[in-house]
Amino acid sequence: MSESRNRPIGVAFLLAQLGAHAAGRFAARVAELGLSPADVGLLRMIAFQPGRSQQSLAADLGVVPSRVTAMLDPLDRAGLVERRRSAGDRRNHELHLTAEGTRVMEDVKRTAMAHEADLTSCLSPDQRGQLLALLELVADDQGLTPGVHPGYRRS
Amino acid sequence: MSESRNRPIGVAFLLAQLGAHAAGRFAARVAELGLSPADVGLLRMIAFQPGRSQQSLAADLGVVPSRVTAMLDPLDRAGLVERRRSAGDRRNHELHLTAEGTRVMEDVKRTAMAHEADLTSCLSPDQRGQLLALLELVADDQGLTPGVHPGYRRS
DNA sequence: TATTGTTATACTCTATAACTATA
DNA sequence: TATAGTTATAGAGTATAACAATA
Repeated sequence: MSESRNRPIGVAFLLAQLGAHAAGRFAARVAELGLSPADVGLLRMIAFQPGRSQQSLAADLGVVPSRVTAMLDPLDRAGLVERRRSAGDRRNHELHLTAEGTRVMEDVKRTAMAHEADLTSCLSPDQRGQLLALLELVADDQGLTPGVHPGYRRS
Repeated sequence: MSESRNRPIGVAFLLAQLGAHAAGRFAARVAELGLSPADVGLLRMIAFQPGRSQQSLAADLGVVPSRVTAMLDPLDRAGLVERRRSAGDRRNHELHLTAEGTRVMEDVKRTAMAHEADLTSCLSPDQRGQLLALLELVADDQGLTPGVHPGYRRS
């Protein structure tokens, strides 16, 4: 409680704390759509590059291919993604969103906007712009890929 | 890669991304001291309030008492914390840092300062102050307790 | 023989519940 | 009977390795 008097809180700690908070809130919101944050990440990657293979997904996510199989199974069963055998190389699955999957991603987009609005509601438009710029500065300096959430994997 | 062209990146996502990055980097740093971030959190709480019980720790952390036992065991074996039977109520363990534990916490403090410096090295002192102020504004508005990292538990 | 995706297995993390020793 | 801490057990999550189909 009075811990803050003793120890100066730095940018690094605040980022970790607020980041976990933001991620937790987002998880709670998309849970109402029946999705986990990992599900959302997977759906976004498929929406952005339809037809990609599970191997390429595994490589980009930094996880093992068997993990992608396990993550994809429920989304497939729920009718949000479709695995199509590639005509050219029948070992491949070409991944696509279904119509339902596309609709769900619209819900996710609305959810993300509400999340953003809630998190920054205490800031003036000016302050929000400043914060965004400073965060982008640090993210860029730290070599983070835009739009790719690292989870907690390899640094 | 060119994802950023399509989808505007917001404050919420950047916070989650940078927060995970900062947490991961910190984890890598303290791993060199043989500690996990959870270990550090536990040591900090004991350092701040010596003599506290495992129950109070469990309550503050939002975890179950048996979890505290499991987290404490390696720190005890490593000689960083000491469990002293309370004289007043012999069911209790009063938790204290050992001399070695106190020394390790000095290392942790140096590590945290290096971490902070690295993460904000691209900012001018002015920018760093602005970022700190804006993050504190949001953290306060979101009801976050100073100095307490929520992990990914209950929102 | 190499590669895509799947299945089987093992390991880690965490929670629930049963247990002990005190009170 | 209730409480502090421990131990035992079970469930998620994730990685490694063996496997089947295709190239």
